[in-house]
Amino acid sequence: MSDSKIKNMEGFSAVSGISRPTLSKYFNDPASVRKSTREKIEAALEKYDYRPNIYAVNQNRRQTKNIGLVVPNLTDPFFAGIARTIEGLIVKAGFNPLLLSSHGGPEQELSNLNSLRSIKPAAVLLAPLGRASLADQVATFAEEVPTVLFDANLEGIGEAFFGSDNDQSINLIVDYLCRSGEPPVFFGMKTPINPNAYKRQSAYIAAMKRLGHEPHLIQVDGEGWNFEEIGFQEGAKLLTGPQLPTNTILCSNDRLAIGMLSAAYENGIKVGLGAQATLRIAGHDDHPFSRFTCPGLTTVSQDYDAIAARSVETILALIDSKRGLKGREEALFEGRLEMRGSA
Amino acid sequence: MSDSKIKNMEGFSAVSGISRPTLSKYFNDPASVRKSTREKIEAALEKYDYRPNIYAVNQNRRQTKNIGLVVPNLTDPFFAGIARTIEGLIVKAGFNPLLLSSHGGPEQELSNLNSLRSIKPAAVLLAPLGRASLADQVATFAEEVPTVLFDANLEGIGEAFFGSDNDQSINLIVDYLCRSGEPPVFFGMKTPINPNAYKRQSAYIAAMKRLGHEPHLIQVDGEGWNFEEIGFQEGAKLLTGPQLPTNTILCSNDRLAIGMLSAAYENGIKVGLGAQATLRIAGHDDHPFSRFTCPGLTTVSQDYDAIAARSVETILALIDSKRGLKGREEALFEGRLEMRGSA
DNA sequence: TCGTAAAATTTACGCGCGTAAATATTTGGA
DNA sequence: TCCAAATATTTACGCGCGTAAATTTTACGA
Repeated sequence: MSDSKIKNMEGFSAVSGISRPTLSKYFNDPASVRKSTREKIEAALEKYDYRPNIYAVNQNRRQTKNIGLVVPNLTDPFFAGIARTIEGLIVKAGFNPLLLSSHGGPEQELSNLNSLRSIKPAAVLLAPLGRASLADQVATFAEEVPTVLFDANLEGIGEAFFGSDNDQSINLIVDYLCRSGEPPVFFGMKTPINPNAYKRQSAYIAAMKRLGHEPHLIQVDGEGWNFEEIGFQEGAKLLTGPQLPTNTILCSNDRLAIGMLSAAYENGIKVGLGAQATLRIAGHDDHPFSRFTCPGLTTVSQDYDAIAARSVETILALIDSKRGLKGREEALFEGRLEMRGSA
Repeated sequence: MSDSKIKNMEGFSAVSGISRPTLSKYFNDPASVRKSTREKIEAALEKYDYRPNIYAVNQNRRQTKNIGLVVPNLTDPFFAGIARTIEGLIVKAGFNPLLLSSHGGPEQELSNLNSLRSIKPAAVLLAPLGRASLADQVATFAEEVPTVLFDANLEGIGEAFFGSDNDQSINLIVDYLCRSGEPPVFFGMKTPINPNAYKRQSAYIAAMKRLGHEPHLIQVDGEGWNFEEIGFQEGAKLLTGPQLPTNTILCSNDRLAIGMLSAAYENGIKVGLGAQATLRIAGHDDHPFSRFTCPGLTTVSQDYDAIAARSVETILALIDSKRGLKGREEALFEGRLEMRGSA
């Protein structure tokens, strides 16, 4: 590679023998130039290291190639995982993902959206905080920038929503728990941030009734995203308190369940399916760590490959079509039962 | 807020009654204009919603306000946590953090650096993959862009390195383990990605010798970042294989330990300090989940607040001074023992 | 009140690239 | 071989802002 520094497209035009407008076309879409010129350009790119100045590019393009990706909390491996999957899909589509985490705070969520606004993204994929989200302002944003929601829905906001079918997944695990032992109580937070938690609670009640059992809700206090801690603290209270109507607890999500498993262990309560076990605990989400809890956590996995794929697909269609979809799209994907040792 | 859309600084100059060059000064540094004009500008900003086009700004500025932040794997909550801390510090300093994850792959690491290059960052904070990093190319990058390494060192690359004092922290936990029970064997990977793993191994050997014990290394196969899985698989082999010389295992990091705890549980081996326990397991790093394992994982926490603070401090100094530091800076921070139930 | 330093305004240019229009060249099939 | 369609080149302008130089206005102390 020659080391003569090329500072702009004009310079690269000189050394490559291709006119600047043609180069501009090439960089916008390599397929838009004739094969022979494309090869000439690529040969020159091998020889001279040049890349268009992205600031100049984006200043002039009607539409940037940026796609914003906002998740509620990157510290949660669940979101880290889905973010990674989505990033990969965005890159594969020739766009540039910009990953931001709201760190559990609605102000940060808005600040993320505002940062994105000044980056003029072609579109945004948003997994909102949920109940805590400042819905009005998120809605305003979504009217200006094509936005697709995933994981958690904000009613009517954005062009589409893709998430999990909580009815199906909760049915699945309630069925399993009832079939294999005592019907479960449902352990969740009193005022959960995540709208999925509400849906799961309702789904639990419906599933129990369908099976002819009395639903039993345990709703604990606690704010924030420290779910393991909440599961631990409140789980300890629960397990050392008055006798439950059953030996089976279905937690609203895996992180609560992980905390509760820890509480059970601390209190000498054996969890699992064996003869000596006196408690069964199940979760929801198939958190990356659920395979390694003691015992392994029985849970239901979300089909987040499908959620990711569909979200990106839709956002790309949205970008292509320039104008919004006809009506707000919504799709829920089914979960799969992950049977492990805890229930 | 009036809704007359202002599309550029000239328009905002018109409605605010402040000349464009003065506005430009203000946006670069609000303190650089007289208080009275600053107030006029800010009053106008309240009224008319205008923000400079960041692409135009960055095209013309000698130096952008971007600071790149590259971590090896965001799926690991440890890195997600430190990334979050560093992001906060960067924002507080008036810069714009760009977070990228290498997803455990050296190609991705380079591709991240290349993405950053075209963003013309003022500086980059890099937690390299370690052994897997393509050192030559990372070095080339670091010569072009002011770079500070943290967490894992690449000898001689970048302007500075900040990490943990593995000698101190391993000493701390080996001391503790020997003091409170049988001396530990060291469980790690044969060819670890992370250079810290090598340092910890050496530190373990030195600590054991210092205390007059025979070091005993267990080095297992395994590639990639699936540490829990490796800890689980290899832990199972270890625990069901020939008798160990001791009942105490010190793992190279918490994620291995978490996997091993799971393997112990599966095999009916009781871990902990109690009378019925036959195995002690300790880790290193104080992973966010280590509090919730069963039993809680005894480990040593890294002072990553200090590492983050010092890294950002240095990168800001580097940006200020324009030219590099006098000599490569290095500092190691001490760990703290976290005693829990597992050892 | 005046004088001077500090700050704001006016004017003007350049950054690197997108893009449009007119023109020239190449391509591939009849 | 020729011709129309496809593609490339030439020329030129604009994007929104940084920044420099010359000039005018403002602030503030003696």
